[in-house]
Amino acid sequence: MTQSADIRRRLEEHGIQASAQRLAIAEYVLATDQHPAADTVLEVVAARLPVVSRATVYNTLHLFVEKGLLRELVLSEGRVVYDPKVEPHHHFVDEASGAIVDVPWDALRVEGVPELPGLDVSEFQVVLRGRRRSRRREG
Amino acid sequence: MTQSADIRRRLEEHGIQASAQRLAIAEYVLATDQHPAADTVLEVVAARLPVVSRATVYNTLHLFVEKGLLRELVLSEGRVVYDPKVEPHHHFVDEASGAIVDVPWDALRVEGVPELPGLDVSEFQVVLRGRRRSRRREG
DNA sequence: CCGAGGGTTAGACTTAGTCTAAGAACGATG
DNA sequence: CATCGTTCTTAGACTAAGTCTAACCCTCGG
Repeated sequence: MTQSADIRRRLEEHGIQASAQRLAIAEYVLATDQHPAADTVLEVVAARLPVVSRATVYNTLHLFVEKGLLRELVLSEGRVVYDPKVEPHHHFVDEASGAIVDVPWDALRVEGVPELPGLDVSEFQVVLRGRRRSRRREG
Repeated sequence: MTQSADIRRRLEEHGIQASAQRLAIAEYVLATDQHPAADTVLEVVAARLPVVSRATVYNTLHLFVEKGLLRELVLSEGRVVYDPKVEPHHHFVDEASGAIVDVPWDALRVEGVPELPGLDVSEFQVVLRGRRRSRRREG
């Protein structure tokens, strides 16, 4: 379990005191390439760790967000979702499945943001919607 | 009340049968330059019209969205919000107040969308966050 | 060993939204 | 004008996501 030690170090570097629950949550949510909701995190973590309460999952996710380990996304109706990739990037939402796909920052160019009158923009992203082309099924 | 007749016509053009409740809701939500939540719509409309139920407000908003009179936005935590401006544009969220500001489509240029591999993008927008510079208080 | 400060817990609570079953209004038809 | 079927509206029960609270339990320093 060097991975666990790794994660423990990461937490501590971010000023977060480790605990069994926080480690279990971190192991899942910091490593996934999905964009899980709090709900999902609770399910997944509860399966590993004997008992974790809902309050702890919410507390921990908020803590991770506050400490910059995680980013909170609200892309579609009623779904708050967590993204371990904290560096800037864009998001594509598949309308069929609801799946969220990361789009690398450099894949798009956005011009004109600094020129917006009256707005001090601290961050932005492009949110795209559509269908994922199925690339399977034809070699 | 030529405005009311106007709105009635707009509803009918979109295949929506008019009713007192729908007119009252439309009069507010199609004319505002804010981005009200369902909640707010209920409050505002209830103040004018003797009695409107929550179910009707939700039904009507969904109907308007379906018929293309309104667009649903989910920009920040737990807030589904309605925008009568249905043509493409971007959005700025003021972090201090939560206010949503429309950013005209032409104010920004986004390049690279058609080239995204594996994604059929049907729509997109830039979502910006930051502070609104206060332009008042100095003439 | 003790106490203080975090961390965790179950469960009550809140809020946004949906569902349901019943009633009211509408509009075509005789 | 009466009737009937369809559409619209309603109150209130229900659900789902998230927050709050008060008690409990670790752990670490003294």
